Amino acid sequence: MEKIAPELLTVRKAEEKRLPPLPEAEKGGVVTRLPPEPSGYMHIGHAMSGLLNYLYAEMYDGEIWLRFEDTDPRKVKPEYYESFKKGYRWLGIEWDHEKNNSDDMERFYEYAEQLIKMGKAYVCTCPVEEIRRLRALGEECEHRRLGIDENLHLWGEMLAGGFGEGEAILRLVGDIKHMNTTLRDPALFRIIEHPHPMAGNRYRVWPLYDFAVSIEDYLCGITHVLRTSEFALRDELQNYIRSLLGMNRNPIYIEYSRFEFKGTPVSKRKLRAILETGLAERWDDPRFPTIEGIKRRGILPESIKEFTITQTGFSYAKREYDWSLLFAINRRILDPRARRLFFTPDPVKLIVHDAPNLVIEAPYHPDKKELGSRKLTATGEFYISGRDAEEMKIGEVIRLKYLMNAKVVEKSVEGVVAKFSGMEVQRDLKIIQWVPAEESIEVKVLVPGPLYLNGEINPESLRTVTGFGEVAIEGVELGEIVQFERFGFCRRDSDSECIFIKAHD
RNA sequence: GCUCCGGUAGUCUAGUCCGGCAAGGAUGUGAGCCUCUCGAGCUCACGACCCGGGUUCAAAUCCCGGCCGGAGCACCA
Repeated sequence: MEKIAPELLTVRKAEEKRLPPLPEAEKGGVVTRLPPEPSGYMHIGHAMSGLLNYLYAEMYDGEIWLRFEDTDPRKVKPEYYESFKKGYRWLGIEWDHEKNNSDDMERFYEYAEQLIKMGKAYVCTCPVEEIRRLRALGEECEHRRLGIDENLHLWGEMLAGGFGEGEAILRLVGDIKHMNTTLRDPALFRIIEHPHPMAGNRYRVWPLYDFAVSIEDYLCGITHVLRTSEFALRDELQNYIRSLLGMNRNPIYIEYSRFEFKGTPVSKRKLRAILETGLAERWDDPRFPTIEGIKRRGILPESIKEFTITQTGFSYAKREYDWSLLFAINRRILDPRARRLFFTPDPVKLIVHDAPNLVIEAPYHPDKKELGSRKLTATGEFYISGRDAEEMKIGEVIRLKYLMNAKVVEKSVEGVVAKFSGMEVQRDLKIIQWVPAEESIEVKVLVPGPLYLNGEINPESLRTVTGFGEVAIEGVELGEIVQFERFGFCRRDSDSECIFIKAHD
């Protein structure tokens, strides 16, 4: 088959699942957006959602915006803006336009004034608790009846600094008894006295999410919004705000439940809890779902993309992906690219008597010759993995890969002693990896596991495996992913030392 | 508590709107082939429509009830 019609084999893969068509979408008429809040590091959930928006824009020859939802000056930080930009770029997402919601403050103020003049917004000076209580009850407060002129005046006061933080907000005249509680006169603007990383100290009255988003989605001409379902209830509010402002075009909303992975919470709170216990030190820890974390671990952006396309759906049901689903894709993509190297974890000495001194040339990949080869010298003293040593039986003949056969004659705490037993490759011999004793280097591999097990923090989420490796390992570049044979795919994580992180088997 | 929304193999997903498949795919697990890796590839096998009623010749699909799960109920996004 491979020889007669190799194209058939590849065709089958190309037929894999594709993204379903977008409702009401036309070629060239689709505009989507990446709407990160720069209040934390980008993680895999953002990546998958971003990919969906990007892939659809691409599928329909449309456009995509990168728009930072940065209207809470107290939460946003410059490093987080960067985290998202870097993350999107890493994924291969190219955006056509970029802006920050905080760029449009003057415009937000204009629309606010417009609403006030229409009698559709009012300044409320009730204490927060009172507002909450009344909203829950579905009852209006006295401020709702203020006249337009009075509201205009109070709004001016808000902008001018006549009110302190928490003393006044601008509210929408919604429907105080609406079943969808987001419509019960939601706050549109609040006062925050805190410098903004992008806008500095210029503003103290900041719009809230729904107001900013409704306007920005219109201004950007967004046609389709793909987002997680916690926003589902806001569609109605956002459409309503636009209708009041004469913006008669709403995006199509497609919502789905969060993308979660087993044992790996995405929430800042839970991740920070792990950092606080000291179990992890940085946000780019390879056990973390942050983009920097999974990148360090050796997950390729192509894998995340393929995973998003093939394993995902627009389901509202709670889901928890098993990491093995992603790993399988990553492994398949890595397999033809990764160099094979010998690494012997928990090493044990192996002495082979009567072994000839040899220099052999071993290919870096069984099929891909273009990946080259390296030379290994053998004298008769080796290190092999502790596990292989343990499994050996006296009298058994084993094959040192690419080298020779050896018959086990003795096992002790010192190691294994064997006798040279021929050069030919024989079927049915156990093949093991080895490292020349005189030419071995120390290798350390960090093996990430689940952060949480059965809802509890897993104290052993990161194991360290040490052993000896062949000298060629020193030549592995920082960031390169190789396969330590019969151990797994590992990414070099340190330039100066041979420290690796295991991605998966 | 209130309001929405969901439940297809261990996991993810297609099918549900417009009833009629042996309920498809992926991953996982087991077996075999291939291979100088326990990787990749190939073959086979295992495994699911939450429960109970109803409508119908026929229900994963439509209706009702229950159970379980998720989201929202901010001067966060």
